[in-house]
Amino acid sequence: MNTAPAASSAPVGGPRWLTDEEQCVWRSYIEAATLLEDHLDRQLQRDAGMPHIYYGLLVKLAESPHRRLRMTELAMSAKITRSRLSHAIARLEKSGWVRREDCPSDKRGQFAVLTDEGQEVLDQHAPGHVNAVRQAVFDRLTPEQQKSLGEIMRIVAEGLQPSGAGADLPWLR
Amino acid sequence: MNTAPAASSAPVGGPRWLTDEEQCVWRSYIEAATLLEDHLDRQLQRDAGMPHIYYGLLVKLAESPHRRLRMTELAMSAKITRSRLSHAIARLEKSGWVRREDCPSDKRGQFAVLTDEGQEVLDQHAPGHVNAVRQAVFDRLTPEQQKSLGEIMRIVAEGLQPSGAGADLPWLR
DNA sequence: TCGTTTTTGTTTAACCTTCAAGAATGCCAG
DNA sequence: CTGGCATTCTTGAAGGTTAAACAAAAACGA
Repeated sequence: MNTAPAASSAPVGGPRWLTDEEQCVWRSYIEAATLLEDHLDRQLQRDAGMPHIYYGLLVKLAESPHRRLRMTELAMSAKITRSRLSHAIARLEKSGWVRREDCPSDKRGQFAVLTDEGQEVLDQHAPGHVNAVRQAVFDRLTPEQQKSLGEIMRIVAEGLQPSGAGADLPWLR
Repeated sequence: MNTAPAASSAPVGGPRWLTDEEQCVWRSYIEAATLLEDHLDRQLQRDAGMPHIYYGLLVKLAESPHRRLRMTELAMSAKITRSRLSHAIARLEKSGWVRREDCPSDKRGQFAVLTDEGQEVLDQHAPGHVNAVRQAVFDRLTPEQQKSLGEIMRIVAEGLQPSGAGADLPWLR
């Protein structure tokens, strides 16, 4: 069962534990991230009938040239695996909000295309969603904190990008 | 404070869209949070054979008086629903890392208790996990940014606590 | 006390995510 | 052109999560 062929052992010399302050920061992060994700998922599931990440996919499509994006591009843009995207698009297709189209120049390729119904759902629920985000985040932070949050999260995200540092982890297959 | 049972329709007067700066911050947040969760889930799944949140449950138990906590307390502490916890503990019990015990004073109650095997798994994989967190977050941020992140996330978390503002959403049943 | 309401925890089914595997096409070196 | 490798996307199964419904015990109120 388990596992772990010694995988990620700490660098010899003993693990550098988190200090009390760091632990406190980390706990706050985990709690807020958990609560926030839950909150937004629930809001969108209730109002729009889909989880937050699916909504994000529709948004990305809506912002794209012909409301369409290749599967791989969409997956990378949304930071999820191709497999996950494949299942997600299948579901969104069943709901009528997205349709697939073959790519003419590459017979392996597929476009995910936002349908008119999809655009409608988006238009209809965008205000509620923006509102939820405002209430939970922006309305509670000073402009400096907002800016700071942006910088911090950008740094963290960059560090985890497949192309990022000597990373080898999220190949996002 | 709020509250809006009227689901989340925008306050009359038109929705207050996010400014470009706000959108940018929000996108960074979503990307980093997605990547980070994925990264930690993968690391722990690979090394310790469980997802990040399950690991967090073991940690909470390990920090508790007799390595035990009532289900509801554990759920609140981990910010998840009782249902989710129920499933999670069932799985952890099957793995032998947690066992359930009846509460003597309340016949409805159950304790989740960390077993010796659970403690071992924790001891064994804590260094690798701390390391992953350091690499992804703390090693990349200045002390000021760390402090700032703590404050910001604490504010966000507070706003979403069941007991928080006039909230009515996450009853975390 | 008796009946109602709350709290606690579980369960079922539907849905979502992950992992590993695989089919199809494209690409490239020889 | 051909054989091998890479890329693109899908699939199926296993496991995790959610929502709603439920049973049992406790707490409450008249």
